[in-house]
Amino acid sequence: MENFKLFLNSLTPVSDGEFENYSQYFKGRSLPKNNYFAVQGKICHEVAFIKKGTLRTYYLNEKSEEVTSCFCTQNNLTTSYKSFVSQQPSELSIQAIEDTELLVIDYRDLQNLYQKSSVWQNIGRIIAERQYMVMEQYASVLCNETAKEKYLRLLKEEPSILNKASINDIASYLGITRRTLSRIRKEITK
Amino acid sequence: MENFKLFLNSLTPVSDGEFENYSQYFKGRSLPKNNYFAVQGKICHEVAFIKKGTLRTYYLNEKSEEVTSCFCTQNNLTTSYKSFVSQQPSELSIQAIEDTELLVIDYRDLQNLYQKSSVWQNIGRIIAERQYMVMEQYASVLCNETAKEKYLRLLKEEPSILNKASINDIASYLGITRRTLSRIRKEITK
DNA sequence: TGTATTAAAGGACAAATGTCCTCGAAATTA
DNA sequence: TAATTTCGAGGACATTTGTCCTTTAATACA
Repeated sequence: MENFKLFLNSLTPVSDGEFENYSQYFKGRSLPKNNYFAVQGKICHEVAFIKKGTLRTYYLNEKSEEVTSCFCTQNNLTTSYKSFVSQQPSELSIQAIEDTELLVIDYRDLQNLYQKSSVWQNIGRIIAERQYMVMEQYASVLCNETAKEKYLRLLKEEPSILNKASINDIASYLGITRRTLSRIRKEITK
Repeated sequence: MENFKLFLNSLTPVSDGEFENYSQYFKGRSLPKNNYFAVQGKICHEVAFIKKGTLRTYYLNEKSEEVTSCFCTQNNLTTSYKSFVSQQPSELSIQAIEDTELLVIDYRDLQNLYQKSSVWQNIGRIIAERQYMVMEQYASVLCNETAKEKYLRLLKEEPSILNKASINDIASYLGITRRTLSRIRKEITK
């Protein structure tokens, strides 16, 4: 729980008392490699804090190819955000790409938390704001950088992903084809 | 004010009383064409509801070219979100591309509102959630659609932009060059 | 262990997009 | 009004990226 507390405190001050009172809403869960946290077509009822492990978020495009939109790692949150917030069927699937340990809260409990505690209400808003900023950054990168620049950025900013995810998934995450990624990797190693 | 009330109610129910109590925090402002609502390098202290008009959000890339990241239109909000939320200097500039009428609230007043009213706290979270979903959609489009598909989408979903913005701005908004946009436009008219 | 399946690299060619440039029309300004 | 500037269209060519395919190695499995 300690890392979760640190995570929350990095968003807004949370007193020990406030944390003790409400952290019980979050339940531990193990998610072995290749298991799913969320499935396309089903409503995503939960948000998870990742104690350990890595998850991949993807959807199927019109050609039924998996497009990876996100890798979520230790000490971060994951959920099919849109589905969770709107309680509509998810367009995304979220799958563990290594053995993963989560702290999970469901929608109803979270709404309860929001009701009971303005600190949590505040946390909810700040998280939404952060999610937005991350996505804005992602969009800007996709829009303005070349394939090579995007790969170099990944290499620099999220190197741990490179050992854990397949070439296929990394390519679709960068919005390029496997062939292009292969070319870039060759060019870089020389 | 009527449209603003409708806008808020589309997010979450806001009683007439709640609206009367707090809508005074929002001040009217005219922004003639080409004037700025936010300027790169300066902290953006305000959020605006657009009663009338259109604004363009852009930043300068490493080649000092203007990259348009957003067009905001009537009955929507605009702000340099990241700057506003974090109260740090803005990477974005926001400029009116036609004569515009705004309802504006500043950062301190909004924090006040959040303190005073859980309805507004709720609105703040929901807006952040919405912003996120819009940005996610934008990122997905940039990542997966070809230049032509993106242009056709703009034509369908935001046709009013086409009369108001320059070819240059539209191209950078779509993440393509002027040349490519010119080719697409030619191909479509035939 | 041997067979089948999957994953990654890369060749050959095609398509999409970018770069640099010129031209003419429209808008601006002196 | 004439000169200047800005804007959009589009030619010529280069570069990037994608598509399709083959090969090889790694992995799964029966």
